[in-house]
Amino acid sequence: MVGKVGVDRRIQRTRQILQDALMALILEKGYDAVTVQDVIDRANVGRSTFYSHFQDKDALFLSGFESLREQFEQYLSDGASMNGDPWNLSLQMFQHAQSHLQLYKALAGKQGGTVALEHIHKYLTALMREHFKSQFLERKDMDVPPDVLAHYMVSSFMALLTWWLDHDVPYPAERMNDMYRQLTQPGIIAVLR
Amino acid sequence: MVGKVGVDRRIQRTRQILQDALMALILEKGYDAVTVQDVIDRANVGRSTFYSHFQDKDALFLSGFESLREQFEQYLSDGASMNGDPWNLSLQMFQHAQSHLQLYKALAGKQGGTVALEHIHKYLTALMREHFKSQFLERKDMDVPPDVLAHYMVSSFMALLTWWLDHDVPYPAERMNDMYRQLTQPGIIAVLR
Amino acid sequence: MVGKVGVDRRIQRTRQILQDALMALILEKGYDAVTVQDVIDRANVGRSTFYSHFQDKDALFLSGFESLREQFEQYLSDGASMNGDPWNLSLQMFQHAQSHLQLYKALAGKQGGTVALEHIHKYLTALMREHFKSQFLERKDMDVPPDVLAHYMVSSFMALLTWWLDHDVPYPAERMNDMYRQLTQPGIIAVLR
Amino acid sequence: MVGKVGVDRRIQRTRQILQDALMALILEKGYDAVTVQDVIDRANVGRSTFYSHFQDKDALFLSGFESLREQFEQYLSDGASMNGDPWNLSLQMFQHAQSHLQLYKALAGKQGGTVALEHIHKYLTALMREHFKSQFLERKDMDVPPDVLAHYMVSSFMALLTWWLDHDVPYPAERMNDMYRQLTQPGIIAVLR
DNA sequence: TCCTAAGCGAGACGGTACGTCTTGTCTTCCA
DNA sequence: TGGAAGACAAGACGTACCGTCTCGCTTAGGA
Repeated sequence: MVGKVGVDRRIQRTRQILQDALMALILEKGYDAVTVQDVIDRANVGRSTFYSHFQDKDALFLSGFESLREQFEQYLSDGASMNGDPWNLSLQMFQHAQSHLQLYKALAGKQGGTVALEHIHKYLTALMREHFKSQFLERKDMDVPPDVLAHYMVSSFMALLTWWLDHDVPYPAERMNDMYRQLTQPGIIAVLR
Repeated sequence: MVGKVGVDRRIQRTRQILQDALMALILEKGYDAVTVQDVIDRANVGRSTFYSHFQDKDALFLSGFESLREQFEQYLSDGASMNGDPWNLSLQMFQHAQSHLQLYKALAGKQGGTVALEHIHKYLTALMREHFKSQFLERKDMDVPPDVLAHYMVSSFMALLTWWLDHDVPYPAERMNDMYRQLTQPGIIAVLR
Repeated sequence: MVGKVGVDRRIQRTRQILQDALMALILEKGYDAVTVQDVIDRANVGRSTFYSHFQDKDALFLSGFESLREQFEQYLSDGASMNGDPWNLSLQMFQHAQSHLQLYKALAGKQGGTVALEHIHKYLTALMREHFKSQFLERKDMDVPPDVLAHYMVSSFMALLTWWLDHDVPYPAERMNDMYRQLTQPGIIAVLR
Repeated sequence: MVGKVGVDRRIQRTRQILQDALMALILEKGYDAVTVQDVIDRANVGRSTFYSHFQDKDALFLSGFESLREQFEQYLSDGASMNGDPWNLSLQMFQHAQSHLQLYKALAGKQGGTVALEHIHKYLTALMREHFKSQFLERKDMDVPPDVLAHYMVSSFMALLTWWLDHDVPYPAERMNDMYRQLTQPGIIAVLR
């Protein structure tokens, strides 16, 4: 059973080739326009090989997202703690996006599909609940229900993130995060009294 | 030239039947799962008839959105002026959505496609530019560029709107708009000094 | 309901094109080597069109056989009666094969599949039962059961027919039938006493 | 040099396992429906193992036929001589089939493929030429060419054999051979004058 | 009142992509 | 080092939709 390493390496290599092919094609034509056949041709891979690794195009796409997520969490744990500050988390994400720009553009830019955006949305919402539930998510006396609050914070963040990814503006991550903070922090503070 | 009225009536009737069929099907299965064949069958219409009226499913869908837009603009001009207040506009939209709930759910809810959301986004952004450009969109000295500001305001609004449409919560339109104002107004004021 | 004629003509034309394409390809590569894709390409027809007319390659093939059968039965009823003589029937078939040599080679030659041979076998066996049952197929006192007798006569005939189709020998149909009669008639007479 | 015996044994064992697996599967689903994957799974063998022993499914199948042929020839040489009598040879084969019924059904029954039948046909034709050429195969003055004669005799025989294998009738080998003789001998004698 | 142009239903058609299946080759590991 | 396990490229299969098309029928409206 130890002898599987080499085989596993082959498998991993094929998966990587497929992911790369998809990302490249997304940046060229946009997610929806890419067909499984395109990916297969670009990756020089047999049709059945594709389907033995991934259920469909979405699955391949999301596997790329998972890589991204793992990288990001590694990045997070390496960095400073968040001090319970959501805008610290958003900063990390802006920074991470900046250093993996092509990947982020393919996955979360307007060329990417809805699939990833929804995934990221869910992921961030979960992350927020996890880290800040004690602070406000369980208070019952607010005008704005915690659910709405979380949804708003994540949506606003992603609005700025995707805008940034889709317009080739020279703003650095820190500038983007400052905007995000300026726009959202006052409202959040007001709501939390 | 004059004799076309009866024919036009027939044409309008067919278009309406197709729009209704699509809306009904979207609420049943979600936008993506609906095929042109489904619409044709439901509407009891020939395939070529469909394509003589609309280029594709998206075009039919957007024609439904146009109806909505016209209704909404009628509603707007009937109501009080906005006094240059974005949260007055958002209130009108929440109210309009409330009184056409099924239609809004089909078009902008999670059953609807991305197509409509993007369309609405663009429309609202244009509306904002139109009405409030004098106020701040042309100031050059802000930390947050007007583009980002508009994008943020529309995105936040739509986040609350879609959340409201997709979760069957009993909040009235006014309550939703209060939340929207509470969350966004302080930040906007701060940014505008 | 009269308006279906034009459509039917189109349908018949497409079916004919597909049959012709298959027959040509069989003569080129043999039945088994021909793929549905080959037929589609040769016939300049869409994939779904093929499947809307025929369930699979075998069905298309057998539809060609049905044409042949109809032709043959027309030929039979035009010609002299069989007088209850099986070797008269076999003669007709040798003659019919001779005048439609390419078609017979494609369907029943070694390039053709097993499908047609089995079909023809069954067809001829049924034909025999129909025409000669009174003579001997219901006698119970024979050493050779009627079933075996019919199977033997048809198999022998087809052995000579396929041999003839597969070897480009200059024997005319009448010569082949004489051989068939010489070989089988004495045995049949002996068995029937 | 010395250690090859054990290896050869292993090799033989693998080949046998594969043959058995194929035969069993043919009786279950028919030759055409059996895939290489089926055989591999049934035999608990790796894919490359299969292909290192046999070129393809047909080759494996025919190797089974070769075993049968060797057995039969052993059986032949053990028994009485044929006295130049074809119906003695056919009797031996009917008898041999009777005592290896399952194997014959798998190879030559309707579950078996065309491959075996063609092989057996060729083999028997050759056997006939070998043993009886002096008698008539070289006469030039017959109405029926020797080629056709041989083809007819073998085809008739196989017609009766396969009929017998495919219908579970209680006739013993001798009875089948009597039928074969009754049907064919008179014609043959007549042709040979 | 009849004629004629257009709207329309029905659905055949050429295409494209899908996800499944099988084949024969190639790579890796292990005994 | 040679045989077993199984990953792989290739490509056919049958299905599902798409957007174009051809065909007769119905149904105004103007003559």
